[in-house]
Amino acid sequence: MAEMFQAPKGTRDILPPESDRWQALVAVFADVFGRAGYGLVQSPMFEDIGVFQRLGEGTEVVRKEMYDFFDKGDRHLALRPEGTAPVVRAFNQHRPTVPWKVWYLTPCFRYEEPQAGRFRQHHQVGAEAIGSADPDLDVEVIALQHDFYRALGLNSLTLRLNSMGSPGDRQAYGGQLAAWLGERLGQLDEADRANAAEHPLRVLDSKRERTMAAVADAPLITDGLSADAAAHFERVQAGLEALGVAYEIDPRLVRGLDYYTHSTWEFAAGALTSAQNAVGGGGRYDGLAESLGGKPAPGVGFGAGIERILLAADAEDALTETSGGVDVFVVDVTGGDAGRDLTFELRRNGISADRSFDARSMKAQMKVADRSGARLALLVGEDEVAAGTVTLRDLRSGEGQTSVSRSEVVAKLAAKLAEGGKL
RNA sequence: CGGGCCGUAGCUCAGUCAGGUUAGAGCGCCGGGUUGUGGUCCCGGAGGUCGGGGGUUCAAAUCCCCUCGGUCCGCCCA
Repeated sequence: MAEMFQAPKGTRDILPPESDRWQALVAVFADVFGRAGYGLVQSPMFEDIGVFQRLGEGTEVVRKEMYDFFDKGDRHLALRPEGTAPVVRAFNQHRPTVPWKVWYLTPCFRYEEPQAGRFRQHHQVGAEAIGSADPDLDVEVIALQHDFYRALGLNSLTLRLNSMGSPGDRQAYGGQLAAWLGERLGQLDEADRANAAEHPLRVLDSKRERTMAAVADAPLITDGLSADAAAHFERVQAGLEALGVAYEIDPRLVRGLDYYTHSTWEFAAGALTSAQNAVGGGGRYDGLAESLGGKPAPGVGFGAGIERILLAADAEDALTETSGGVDVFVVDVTGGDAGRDLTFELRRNGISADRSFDARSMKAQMKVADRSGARLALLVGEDEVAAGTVTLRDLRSGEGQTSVSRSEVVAKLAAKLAEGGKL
């Protein structure tokens, strides 16, 4: 036998019935954002690697986790590690009218070691609003993301919010913090010392006890915001409060992407005990369009990981109702003609229907009908063909069968299903 | 990239520590009991290069080495 292949390391197949939950999740997302005026954006799965490199060399995802390759034309490309940069690139390229409000569903690729809730290919839904610096857009995006989780039935989420200030604020604070840390290197956990000069903000977010103690009284970025940045931050908080979105300010919240300015936030699932409990995060990125070669354009958005959301949903026992399966199952023991024709007659009249194949026995076909989850079975045998009828059986109650004229099947079934729908 | 645990039937696992007859169970699947009727029950059946390679041995699922994969932690993130 030939070598059998399996999905590459860190990737997985999503099969029914699990995929039913994906469909349901995406449908909720599309509904929440569609009703808020966000349109779907589909951009390529790969980009010139420069699109991602401009996210900043300090970004771990860019520095060492990129899935890059050269194509036959010697172009250096990379599979998208995150969702925002390609959308901003598309914005620069097409110059749509602003604010440009879009949502997306996309796989993301990162070359790292898989573990709980972490894959080499994972999937994100996300939204971006580009072309306006209005803090009310920060509020809108955060509140919609919050409403999306609520619509899924997730209740254990917490929202951490921070402000990175204006680009100038961030830079000044970074220098100040690096200097502060530099004087206390010996007090930090060894593993955090390397970051003190290059990525001082990361040190603040360390979970190592020694470091946490050492930085307890470190200067906080929120204490040194410029007047404009402070006003922006306050407006965002007021908006969230007005809309009933609970949050907590966390001046130590640092997110992996270096391009954030002003608002940054992260939703974490309290129900998840694993290390990877962030189910979505985002921020404002007022300098990103320009660093990607476009005209300056402020923007704000977030990405949310589908795999993580589903893990959180499992932990909370949410998103359990999915609508797989068909309403009607056709059982034909006359050789298959009736099964073929009747099944398509139903389908073409808007009734979901399936059948069995391989001319199996009635008993076998009934077992398949049962497993299919169909509410009703239509039985066709020699007697029915001779009489020009089909036998209708209710698989839920299992009681009684009725004979229906072949010509009235569609109408009767439609009525029967509508009746059942009320229950 | 550093570390722990685990790979036996489609799935969940026993058997591995103390190597030894045709490698087991439950669930699922297929068939029969009911020559046209599912979900319960009964009977039967199919299905495994014991992740892969190498080594030790008269003999390896079992011991040793390598490798691939899974899983979890650090790190990082969704």
